[in-house]
Amino acid sequence: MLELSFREERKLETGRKVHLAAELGLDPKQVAVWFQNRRARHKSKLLEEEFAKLKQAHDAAILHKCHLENEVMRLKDKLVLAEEELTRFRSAGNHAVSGDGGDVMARAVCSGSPSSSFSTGTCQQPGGGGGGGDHLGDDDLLYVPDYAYADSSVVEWFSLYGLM
DNA sequence: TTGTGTTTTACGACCTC
DNA sequence: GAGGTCGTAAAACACAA
Repeated sequence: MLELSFREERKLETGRKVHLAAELGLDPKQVAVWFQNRRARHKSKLLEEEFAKLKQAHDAAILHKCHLENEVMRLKDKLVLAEEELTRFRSAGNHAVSGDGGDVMARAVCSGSPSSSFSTGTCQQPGGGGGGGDHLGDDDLLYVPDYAYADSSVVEWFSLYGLM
């Protein structure tokens, strides 16, 4: 009876308390205490359920974080490789400038940031008028050799930075 | 049988309406 | 003042060793 009454209404007004006590042959005070304890159990159960939900969400968030960290690692590795390739191509380009210019031709000239090993800056045609004078330093020129176009990853990289 | 953990009952202190 | 929550003690109960 107490359970049924509790399911109907969690709070216990005087009339219902007295009625229940009479029906059960209990002291009204006992009925009141029973309701107090029943409410406490109910609240505790709700808290447990909420905790379980939060824990599930937390676990999912941790898993997602791990995936993101793996992705960051993978992209960092990719960046290192790209920078190595850039260094290689720059080196090849410089040799071409100082050499006979045979199978290597200038494709683009990009302004680069001193603090960065590559640039997303604007491109200009080699030797194209002005401003910078006619001296072409290491950080000013980027020569893309023909063979670079055969490597899809290089093409991808250069496209990414608007160099092709 | 006994030690231990869990549940239930009851109470006091304090708060709100 | 009645009735609420919160924290806690004690009794009752369940159960493995």
